[in-house]
Amino acid sequence: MEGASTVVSGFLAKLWALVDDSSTDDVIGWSRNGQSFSILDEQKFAKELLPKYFKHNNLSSFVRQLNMYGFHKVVAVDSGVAAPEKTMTIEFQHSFFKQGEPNLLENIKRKVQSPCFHGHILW
Amino acid sequence: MEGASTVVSGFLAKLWALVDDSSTDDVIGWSRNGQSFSILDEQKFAKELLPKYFKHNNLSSFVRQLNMYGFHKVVAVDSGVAAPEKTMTIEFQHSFFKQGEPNLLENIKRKVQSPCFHGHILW
Amino acid sequence: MEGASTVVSGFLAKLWALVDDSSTDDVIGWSRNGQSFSILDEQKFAKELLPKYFKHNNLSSFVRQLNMYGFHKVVAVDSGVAAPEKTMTIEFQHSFFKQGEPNLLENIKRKVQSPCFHGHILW
DNA sequence: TACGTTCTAGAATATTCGATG
DNA sequence: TCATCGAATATTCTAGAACGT
Repeated sequence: MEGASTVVSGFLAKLWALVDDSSTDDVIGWSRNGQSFSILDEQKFAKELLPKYFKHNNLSSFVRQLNMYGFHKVVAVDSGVAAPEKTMTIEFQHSFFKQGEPNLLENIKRKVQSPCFHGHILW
Repeated sequence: MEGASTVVSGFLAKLWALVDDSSTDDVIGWSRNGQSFSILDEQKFAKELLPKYFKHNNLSSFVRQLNMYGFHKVVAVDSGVAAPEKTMTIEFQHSFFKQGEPNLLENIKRKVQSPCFHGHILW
Repeated sequence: MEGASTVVSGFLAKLWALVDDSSTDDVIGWSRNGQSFSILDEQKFAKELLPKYFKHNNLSSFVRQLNMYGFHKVVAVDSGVAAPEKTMTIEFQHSFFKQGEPNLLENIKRKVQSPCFHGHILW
């Protein structure tokens, strides 16, 4: 029995598996002492890794899901003009997504699509 | 402990890193006992340092941001003598930008884009 | 006499140059008899071509601009079969963006930031 | 209903250029 | 002259909306 299991929704379970799999640490893995995760090779991640877990190979769809679940991008201080040879990494964080603590995952909730009204009248 | 972190906007975090980095003190650094900062080598600053942090290499764009965040230029008292060969240094100051006190940074707010009306009614 | 010149905004001029440059037709170029344009190699386009024209290398920023200028994605009719090795191309279209007619570009207007009020009163 | 994927838009900051006092 | 500001576009991060399962 490993970390994220049955109770967690599909996306979160796959995200955890993706990040926690040490065999793909050159593409995506934990960072900042396990407090966030980083995509190190954006292109390889989108085209090779994503389709193994999801029905697409678009980074934008992956990011849309991250935002739906309350993750936030971590901005790098030294991100100026794209240094030609510098590997631009993408980093995301969620207060309940931490290395070694899959039990926290159940606190992460997907945002609900805002209905027209929450009160008496509902279209 | 790393100075400017999450809550602060991109510009302020980068500005702090730029000024506080002692390895570039010949170009930009703290001045007046840490109450302001000075650009000592304008050319090197604009063309070499700026693009490492921002998506441009123009001093004017950097100054525009400083003004947006409420910084003010410190006018050189400048002995009346016109020293033609004097190294022109540029100095800026903000009451919440002080050496050793990165915690003050969160008090610095970016000016909002001019509101809808400039006349009588103003929201 | 060259295609997109002074009157057109920066993005449109660069977009035209990007699409109309036949030396990069393996990455981006005209399609559908010049009625739209296609990105054939997404990764090469983002990381190699974009930074030569813009201050970034993100496809998402490029797409945001396209939408700001009223371009629409052309959805692939795409035979239902999921061809694993098929080169996914990205296609966009605008009624005033046509091969051989740079004079139409001046009709393309950037969307303005949403005004203060959307209801009854609108200035 | 809830979730997933896609296309487009909102909102805040960033960059540029020119105006203002 | 010069420090600051207004305004337009550009870039980034997140969200809305439509559709499908």
